[in-house]
Amino acid sequence: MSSPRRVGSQTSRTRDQLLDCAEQLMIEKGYAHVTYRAVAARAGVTAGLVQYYFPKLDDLFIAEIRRRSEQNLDRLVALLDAHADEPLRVLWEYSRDEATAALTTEFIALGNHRPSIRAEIADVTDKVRRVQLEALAARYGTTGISLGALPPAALLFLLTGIPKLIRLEEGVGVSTTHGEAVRAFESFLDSVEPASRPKAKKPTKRAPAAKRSR
Amino acid sequence: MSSPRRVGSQTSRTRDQLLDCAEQLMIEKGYAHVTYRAVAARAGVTAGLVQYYFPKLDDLFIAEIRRRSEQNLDRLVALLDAHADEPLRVLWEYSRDEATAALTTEFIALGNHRPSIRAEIADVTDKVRRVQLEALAARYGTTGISLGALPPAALLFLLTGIPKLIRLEEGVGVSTTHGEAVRAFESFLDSVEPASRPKAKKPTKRAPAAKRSR
DNA sequence: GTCTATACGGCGATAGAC
DNA sequence: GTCTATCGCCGTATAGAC
Repeated sequence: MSSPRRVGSQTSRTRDQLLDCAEQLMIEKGYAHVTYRAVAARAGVTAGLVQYYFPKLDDLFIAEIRRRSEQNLDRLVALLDAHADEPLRVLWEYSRDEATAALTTEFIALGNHRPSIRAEIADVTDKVRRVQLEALAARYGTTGISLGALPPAALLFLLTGIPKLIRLEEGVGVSTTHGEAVRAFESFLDSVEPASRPKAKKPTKRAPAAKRSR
Repeated sequence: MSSPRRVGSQTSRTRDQLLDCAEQLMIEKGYAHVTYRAVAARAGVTAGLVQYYFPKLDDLFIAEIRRRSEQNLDRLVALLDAHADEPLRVLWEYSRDEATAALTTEFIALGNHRPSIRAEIADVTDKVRRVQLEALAARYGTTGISLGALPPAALLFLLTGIPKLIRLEEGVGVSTTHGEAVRAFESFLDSVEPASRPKAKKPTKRAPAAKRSR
């Protein structure tokens, strides 16, 4: 047996710092600018070392996705727990939170033609959706109850999808009709879950808004 | 004055063929695989010639976007004209047509951090949306009439956005809740615009479904 | 106006030295 | 555990042939 390629340990502090740098680069300049050399330069190490921890560039991206999505899932579960009486509002606000939206878009684009990354995204997307559906079912049951005759799955799709769409369009510089769409949906929310608390509270300090390379 | 770089004419037949090859490559393997050398190989010419017509790679992508979106806009206008009594159904079916969806996703990802391409996408997106809004206003007026109390802009956003979302998720291999969402929305459509003709007719033969590089 | 040949530096990836 | 050398691709630029 020829020994396979050597790889740095997953618990290395260096490894975690490299992931931080990669994430920053990705937010600021897009995944195309996340290169071994660029990450290394930002972290103050050699490119070879980055490759030691992430033999393929995809390994880096996958590690990034996994780390991020675990944080996000934890946060979502905590929010749904804390406001179990108004899951719709929680999901809506959670989806509108822009902190991780820029990264998500980046990852989707990245996964579009890269099987290993696509699989990772599909995995976390499904996991999140299951949690969301459970929260809806716990509060409103599994049938299409009030909710404008919408079955829970369809409602969930709107609730989390519309903010995603808006971000996507904002990303290319389009904003037509966004305001109307948001207002319409929020007034529907108001009718189903009369606002007790206006916003899902922020769990922690987030990174400043991503600067785009315009 | 040093003469600027020379560029091939916009009416060249060769140029059009190069665009065809680039589009095929993009659908089959993603924009990352659209390279001067790859396009040239498919077209049976040298890489230098591709560069002669498209000095920067972005020039190629922009030309591709422009050509495609003009075709699509023409098609949309024709459909709306032919079925002026049921614009909702036309927009829904048009948005669900997958022929150009793979390309659209690709372009959005591409434009995410490339200003010139982003500008091009924003331009055509706005243009299309204006046409769509006009069609809605012509049939239903500009106020939020019936339509589930949704203002036209919000309705339009759902109508064209949901199919886009579904494609996006399909692209990464997620399909949970898609069926329910489509069914729910179509039954709403049925209630507003009782189906006379079930589908927006196809304008012409389309390319076979894109093979994904799984 | 069309097209070819050639060169440059940056990239992902690999094998292997320290 | 860390880093270097090397390979074959890439975008881009330029000079010049038909």
